[in-house]
Formats: sequence, C-alpha cells, structure tokens
Amino acid sequence: MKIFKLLPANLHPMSQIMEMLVRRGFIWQSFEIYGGMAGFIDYAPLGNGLRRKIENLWREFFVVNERSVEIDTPTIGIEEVFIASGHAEGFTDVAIECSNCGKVFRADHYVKEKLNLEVDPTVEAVESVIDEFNLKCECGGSFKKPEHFNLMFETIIGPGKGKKGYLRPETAQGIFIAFKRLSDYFRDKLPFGVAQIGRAYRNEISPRQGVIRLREFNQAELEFFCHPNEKKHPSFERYANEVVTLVDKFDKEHRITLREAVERGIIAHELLAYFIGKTREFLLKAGIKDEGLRFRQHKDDERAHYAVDCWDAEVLLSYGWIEVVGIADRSDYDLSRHTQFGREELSIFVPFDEPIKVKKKKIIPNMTKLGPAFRDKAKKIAEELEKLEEAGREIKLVIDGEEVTITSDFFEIKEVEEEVYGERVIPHVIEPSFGLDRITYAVLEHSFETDYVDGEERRVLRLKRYLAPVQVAVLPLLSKEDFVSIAEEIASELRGNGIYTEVDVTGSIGRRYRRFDEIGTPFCITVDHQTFEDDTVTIRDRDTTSQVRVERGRIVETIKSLIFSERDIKEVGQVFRA
RNA sequence: GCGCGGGUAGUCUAGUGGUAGGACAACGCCCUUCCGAGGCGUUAGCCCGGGUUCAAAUCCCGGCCCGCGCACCA
Repeated sequence: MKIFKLLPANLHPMSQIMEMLVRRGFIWQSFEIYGGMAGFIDYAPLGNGLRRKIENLWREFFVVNERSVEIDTPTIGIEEVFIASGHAEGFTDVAIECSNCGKVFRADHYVKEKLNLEVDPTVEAVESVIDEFNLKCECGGSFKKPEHFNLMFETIIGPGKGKKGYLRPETAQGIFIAFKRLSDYFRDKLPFGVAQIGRAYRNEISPRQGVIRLREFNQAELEFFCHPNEKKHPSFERYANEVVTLVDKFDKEHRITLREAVERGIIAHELLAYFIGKTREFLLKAGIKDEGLRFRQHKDDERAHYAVDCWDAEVLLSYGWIEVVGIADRSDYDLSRHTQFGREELSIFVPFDEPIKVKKKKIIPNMTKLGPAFRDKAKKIAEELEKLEEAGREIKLVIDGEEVTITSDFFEIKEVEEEVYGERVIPHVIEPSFGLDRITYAVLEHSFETDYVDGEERRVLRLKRYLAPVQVAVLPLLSKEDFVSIAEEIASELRGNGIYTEVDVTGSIGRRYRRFDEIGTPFCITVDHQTFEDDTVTIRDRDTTSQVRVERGRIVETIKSLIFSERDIKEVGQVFRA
C-alpha cells in the first residue's frame, strides 16, 4: 500500500523525509488497508514518542513555569457551547461558488445584496432562488450547486433523537465554560492560566500537505486570564531584550527586540510580547531553527471572530511558511458570550488596593407608608426606588405594566458615603494555541540532514537529545552470545533508569549505526572485544560519530548527563579511535 | 470542492493486451568485522469497483489516496 506516494526528491524536498517518516515508523496513513482517508494520520511508535516528549516540554514551559494549571474536558461539546462561542454561527451558512471565476460567497448575503431578498439559509432554498432568478456571479458566470460550509463535525448525544453536539474545533471552550470553577480554584486572583492538551476536530474541505492540515489534530492551548487593564507579565524582562523576527500586518518585516516592538506599538501589549518570547524559546528548545522562525501579525480581515490581535509563529518548511502557533488576544469575547448565553456571570471581583469612598444620593423607601398605600405592589416599588440615583418630587414608575406615581413623602433622599472595595471585571484572555502535529513535523524537518561520513551519504535526524524517541541503542559488535548478553544487561539497566533503550544485533555495526542515526537516536553503546578485557564500552555520538570509552559502571550517569545537556561527548570519557 | 498529474513488494523502479522482473531494505543462516562489507536463502507487490476483451498492471468509466494550482482554513 503506497500511500505517501511521492515524486522524485529533486521535485519535492519533503519527499525524502516523508518517505523516511513512514518507513521508519513515525507516522502512517490512517485506515490504510481500507484505502485511507485524507486528513487523518496514525502516530506510529517513534512519532508518538516524539510528540509525547514535545507535549511534556510544552507542559514544562506553559503549565509548570506559569501560574497555570492543566485540565481535561470532553472532546464533544453540546450545541449551546458553540452557539455561544460563535463557532456554530456558520452552521447554517450556505456557500455558493462561481464556476467561472471561482469566487465563493455566503449565499444569504449575496442574495440579499443582489436581489434584496431574504432567503432561508438552506441548500434547497438557496438553490431554488438561484434557479428562479437565474442568479449569476458578478463576473457573469453561473453558480455551482450551493453547499454548507460548516467545518465542525456534528454528532448526536444519546439514543434516538438525542441531543445535538459537535466535536470541539478547539480545546479552549472547555476552559471558558469552566471559568467559574477555575476562578474559584485560583481564589479569584488574576492573572492565572489554564491549559489543555488534547484532540480537536475540523472537517476540512480539502486536507493537504501531509500532516499540515488534519481533520483530527492535537492542540496545546493556554488560556491566560488577566485584568483588562493589566496586560503585563511579571517575567517580561526575561524576553524583553530578545531579538525576534516580526512581520506586522502591513507585511513589514522587523528584526527588533520585544521591548522595542511593544514600545513602538507593533505588538499591542507586553503580555502578547511575553508569550511571543516564550513561544520562541519553546520552539527553539524543541529544535526549530531560528532562521526558519518568524512571528506574523494577522491582517485586519484575517483574524478569527474572537480575536482583537493575533500573532502566528510561522516555521519555514518545504511547504513554505507554515503557522504552528497562534497567539491571540481574545479580549473578553468568550467569557462575555458565555455569560450572555449561559446561566452564570463569568466575571471576577477585583478588589481595589484601598477601598474607595463614594458619596452618593440614596433613595430610602419609607415602608411604613408604602405598605398601606400600595399593598401588594409595595415591595416592588421599593425595589425600583432603590435602583434610582436621582429623584425629583414625584417619581413615575411602571409596576406590572401599570404606571404609579410616588410622591416625595413615600421616600427620603439621603446623602451617604459608601465604601467601594472593588469592581467586577470580565477578564481578558491571551491565548497561545499550539498545533502539536505541525510542531512535531516541523521539528522533524528542521532536524533532518544529510551529511557525509567517509565519503558516503548519511541521513541523520539531529533531534534534541532529550526529545529523541529512542535515546540509546546498545549494540554488540559481534552477534555472539557473550557480546549479546552483556548488551542486554546494559540495556535493562538503562531501561530501569527510565531511558528508552533498544538493542540491535542484526547486520554489520556500520549498518546499525546508520539505522539509529536515521531515527535520531543520540547515543549508541557498543560492546566490543575490549569490553571483556577492562569492562568498558564505547559511547558513540550521533552528530559527530566520534566515540569515547566509558566504564560499564558509569554508563547510566554518563548517558543521563549527556541526554539532559548538550555536553560534548569528549568530556565524559577517553576518546576512542580518534 | 474545481482543474492538472500520479498510484506495480517496506522503499525505489522495469513492464503499451498474453505466466509481474530487478535493486535496495527487512528476516534467517554462514562469516566476525567499529561506520549502509560479503556469501547462501526467505518473505513480500499491480489502490478499489465496474466495463471492454478469449485474455487487463496495461484500454475505458467511477471511486479512494498522493502531489501541484485555485478555492476554503471561522
């Protein structure tokens, strides 16, 4: 089954790496034995291992080292959530495409504009209107059959008619709708962050480009809730002097520090800049190359319905500049919408540093008079009076649809001084949203290199040591039993220390080194003749192919110190066969 | 979704209507050797469905998948 069928390497630079990723077990086409289905991939053993490690690195950055927590909410959402979020708004939208110029219009808008006619947003209604009025495109071409363009997967929850639900198109909504509980958890103190790593789904019209556009994909999102007037971060200084590549919404490129970008108003505020800096550090640490990384600001007509400013991290791949992270200021859009549609007010009480004394007039109803005069309406009248801030001699109120006049002897106006301790605010949210599949692929592409050893081509995946799915390979020089059993012993000791280790006995030693170079294994341990003499083995470094001898008893500590650093292998043992 | 090109072992490829071949890889044995060594052997393939034909990998139609362009990506 040849699914990732690829053109010759000189035509498509990604073909070489894609071929390797499939052959060596990083990613596979899903549903392959049934002919496959575009937009879905299987994470094969090595790809799964790599993605998990990238996830953990992300956790370290965006959960552990922030005032953040991680939660996990359902991948299916009920309809109400996406009506509020705005994602379902398009669910009744019908699109029409011109068969001549290829332009796509929202059918209801187009019909209204051209025919001044309200049309039901259904495929059938739009189709009949197009037929009846012989509606043409502005270019004169005729329209193709109208179609829905909702990108959410629909489902039914429960048996029979059930309840309509959607597979979530982003993990974020699960966080917004749990906001009340979350702010409680953080004892109502801003700012705080809530992260979620998980699957999301978009029924893409035309998935393409390998793993770049999937219908089911992995997101890591952080929703960082902050006070609307305090879009700052205490650790901004950490990134303020970093020089980054920015492309602003006018397509102007800048190589400037984040501090300067904020000062010059290119980036809207410090908090966005902070997350741009942090995202950059994360991507570099994952193995993205700085020269293939830039941050591009969304143009005004490009932003999602919820965003007020948005910066994408883009990585240069063989497909071009590809968005891997979106860092958006979603303002209070989501919390406001869920407040409007849901049953809770999603706001937070923010105390002032000092209570503020406010003088104001207060209207105090005189119940002893109101009661006898208005009987069952008295209570409602009192409530209405208390809401008012100004009062003349007479007040006219509408109670239960009936107008009543309250004269001044039924209330008193008092000048009171109140202490106001704080205010309710709807937090704003800054959202760095990561596409883990794209990042994983980007890391692979940026790590994949061809070099030459002894005049022969060598394919090597220069993954960061701590991200390699197979960290150590233990290789007996000869496939004799005494060599093999020592190799197995070393391997189980490494595994016992949490180091992912493989043993490979088959083929010549050179062939085995190349196998592990190709999948990015940073270190090979070789059991050779000398091992029987002085109980030492060699450790070979993937990137330089150089080897050092190390005593068996020091293998675990040595490997650990190498994997979690970028130390030169020559520092940890005596150079072998220099 | 539209248009163009493509689909033969794990990978690459030969095969224009008549029994599907090779290279590399993988696996086993031999060899015992520090950078894809050698010998012997083994596994393994015409994307799916229909049509034309005595006969289809090959011709025709439809689908699926892959690549590219356009559109879409809230």
